[in-house]
Amino acid sequence: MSRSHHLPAEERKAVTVETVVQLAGEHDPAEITTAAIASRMNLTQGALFRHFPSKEAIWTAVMEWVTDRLLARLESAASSAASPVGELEAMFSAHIGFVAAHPGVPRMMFGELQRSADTAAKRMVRLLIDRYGERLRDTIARGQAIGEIDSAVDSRVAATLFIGTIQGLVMQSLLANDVRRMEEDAPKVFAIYLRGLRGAP
Amino acid sequence: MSRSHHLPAEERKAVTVETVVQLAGEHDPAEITTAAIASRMNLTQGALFRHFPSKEAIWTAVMEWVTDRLLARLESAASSAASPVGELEAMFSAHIGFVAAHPGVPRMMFGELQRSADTAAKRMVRLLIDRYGERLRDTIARGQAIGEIDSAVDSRVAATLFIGTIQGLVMQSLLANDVRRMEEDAPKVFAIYLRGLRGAP
DNA sequence: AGTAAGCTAGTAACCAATTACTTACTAACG
DNA sequence: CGTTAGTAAGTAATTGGTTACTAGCTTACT
Repeated sequence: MSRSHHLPAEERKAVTVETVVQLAGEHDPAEITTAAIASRMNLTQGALFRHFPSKEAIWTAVMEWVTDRLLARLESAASSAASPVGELEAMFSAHIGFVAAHPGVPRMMFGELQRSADTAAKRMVRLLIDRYGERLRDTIARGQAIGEIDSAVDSRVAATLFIGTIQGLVMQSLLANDVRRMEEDAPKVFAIYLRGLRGAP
Repeated sequence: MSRSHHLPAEERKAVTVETVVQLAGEHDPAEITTAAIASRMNLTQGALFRHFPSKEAIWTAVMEWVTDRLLARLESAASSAASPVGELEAMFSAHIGFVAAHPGVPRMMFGELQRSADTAAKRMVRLLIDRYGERLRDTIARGQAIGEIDSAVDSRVAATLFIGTIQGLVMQSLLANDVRRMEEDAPKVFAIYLRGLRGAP
């Protein structure tokens, strides 16, 4: 098997995306150069441009990969839950698991959102979070309809808090460079969040 | 008054820091060049290096500014509160207000934490968050002692969630480019958080 | 043989930092 | 009280290093 040399275009693209995701888990995404990507793939820097017209196109492909994978994983987790609150818990856990498996993902998303230029990659991140938030609002509203969640809660705000809660955990793991603690803390954090939604019994 | 030209060293340093904070509110901190800083100050690029030995030193000074201002503001807010829960609410509101007044601050902090190099600026951000977390844990513990907060809650996790909650709001405002909505949502978000801490009556 | 993929060796743009020179302020002295 | 020497601050131009991207040639697969 000639793993490294002379891959067909589609495979080379896929390997490139996975390499970038991997590198983003180790370094600041802003510091990931095309040379670094190529080097990790045992390839020369120029060869990358056979498959992508620009570096920007690489980032776009990576964000597409992230969007597809994350949303699929969330949907899959939600579908095997029995109730709205169960859905929230499943999505929370799935999201944390995804981030733990790919620590570069939040770094890339944070980094991309900082950019002032309105790149395709940035628009993709925006769309992802929009869709995510809408999905959460829907679940929360269903929870309110059946009385699992206090109907006085603003579902948009509750969705914001859901995502923010995860971002806080991620940020702490980034600070401490300790993914395991994030996974340990996640259930406790979710428990507090959920109690905030339920309201007084 | 010769506002622009020939300022004494200390004033020039202060102006530089404020300029960077301002620029960070408009662009990705990673894209802020020494030329851009100087240009905004009506100064040539090289002149900056009369006052700072390196660009890194500029970032260190900026982070020092942020640390001092933010912690002072939090402490001041907390001191005028009547109870632990009141302290939390005051700190939450003060933090949101600070970020709304200086939108560049969270961008810089996110950006600095991404860096792989162990810079002085990064260490300063780490220290700030550590001190902040400790301060929160202390307040939460006092709240538990007097029964304002459920004693089953893990104070470290609750402190993480407090900071994460703010980060989530900030991230959303960064996404939507809408600081006002963040300030409107903040009290609602805090209400959910607080209910999560109180426990069943 | 022909094409898809990769390599070598560039180039232009950009950026932090430095150097040599100039201008503005300050204080000491005649 | 004004001249002047010394210093602090700023300018213009340049340097070394890095980066995304490209052109022309070579290698591997069908």
